[in-house]
Amino acid sequence: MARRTDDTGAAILRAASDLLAAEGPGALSVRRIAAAAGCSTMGLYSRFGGKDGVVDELFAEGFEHLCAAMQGLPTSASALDDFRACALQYRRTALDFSTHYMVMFGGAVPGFEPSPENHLVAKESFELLVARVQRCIDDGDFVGDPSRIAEIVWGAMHGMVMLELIGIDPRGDDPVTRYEAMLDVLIAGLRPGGGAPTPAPALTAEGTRA
Amino acid sequence: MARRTDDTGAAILRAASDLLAAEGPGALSVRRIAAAAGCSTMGLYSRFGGKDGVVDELFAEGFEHLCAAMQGLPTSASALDDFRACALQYRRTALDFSTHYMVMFGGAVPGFEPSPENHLVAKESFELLVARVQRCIDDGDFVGDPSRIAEIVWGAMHGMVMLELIGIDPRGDDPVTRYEAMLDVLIAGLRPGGGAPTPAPALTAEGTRA
DNA sequence: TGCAATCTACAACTATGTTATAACAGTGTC
DNA sequence: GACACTGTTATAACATAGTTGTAGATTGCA
Repeated sequence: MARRTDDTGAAILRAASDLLAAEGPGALSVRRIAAAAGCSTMGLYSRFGGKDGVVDELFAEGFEHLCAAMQGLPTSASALDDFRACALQYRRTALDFSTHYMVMFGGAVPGFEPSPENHLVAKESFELLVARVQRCIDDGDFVGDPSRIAEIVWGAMHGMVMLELIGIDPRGDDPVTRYEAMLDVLIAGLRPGGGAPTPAPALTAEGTRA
Repeated sequence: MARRTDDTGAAILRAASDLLAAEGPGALSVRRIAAAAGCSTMGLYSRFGGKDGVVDELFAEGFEHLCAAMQGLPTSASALDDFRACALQYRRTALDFSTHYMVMFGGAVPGFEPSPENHLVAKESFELLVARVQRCIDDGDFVGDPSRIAEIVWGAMHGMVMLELIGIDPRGDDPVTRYEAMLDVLIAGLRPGGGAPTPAPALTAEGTRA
């Protein structure tokens, strides 16, 4: 999380993270962060170049939470069980750090664009998902290209989490049930037998299904 | 789109919509909207109560675009083809009105919360999707509860569109291919034969081995 | 016409991100 | 030790944001 910075820099990041978690993205103002960190606003500019620099660190912090949560899961004998647990953990973590998540994906900070460096951090967490998918393919649970499948799963998980965070719930029932139902559909659709050969033309063209 | 308002009110909404489409949510300031509409900032407050009131109208406008696009599709003999076309049209419209879409779902306007009235507008467009799903169920393409399936499909579509709008693309290939691959997986997973029994989250790892 | 309500424009208020400006602390060189 | 250089700090200022007063103009109605 904390890149190489001094104590004040660490205090700024901690203050920003606390503010974000406690009061949401709206509380993330340069003055409030500086006041909470016990320094002047300039301390923020000299170290992080401005508000976006701090937000960029929070962006990375959020992905590190996501990675840690998914990596912290135990590995069982069933790749599919582990995949399911991973997907559920994704939702759990996104909700536990919902304010971070909204900064990462929800555009909660108006002009913010993640730095290329932290774009790589995001890709890292994606690779964790790819690895879980690969295990399912190896075990014969899924068929298709792992990164393509991971993309689809990620998109579906993300969409479901976003709908939940925004508060869109046409049926008004348990979000966990809804989320697990989605996982059921995905898993069923990715199965070798009844599943689609993912996109037949595209994937075979790339030679992904060996 | 325009609720019952006078000419100035209509000019304000048009100016706001144009600003949003042309320069994004960042350009949506009370002063700029008022200037573009040729009135004072107070004209905005007296009619819409503030910036959020105008944004609320843009929110509804976006959903009306979405509804119109999905309703404008022809009905063919195949419910599944129509469902697919509807899903593709969802993506197409979200991208065509990407700035509106980011206001609707992306939290592009910091403090904005849609009014309860416009929450219903959102639900209306959801019902369109439910109807398409219902046809697929009637034709035997899908099995499960229509609104639950529609929720899942909506979440997946939304997530995929958001990833595309944000610019997340780990594989770096064609977004349409990716989107269609996701549809393939969903459709396969919803099929009566290999699909999951959506309403009950009963399907676990035991039954998935093909 | 007279009255009350509403709308309008202008300015002011608070808060935002950012940028000068000037004082201070450290670092190396002569 | 004196000097220039570099970076940090705090204060203040700037531009812009949403919103709110205030007083004049307009409108609707009796």
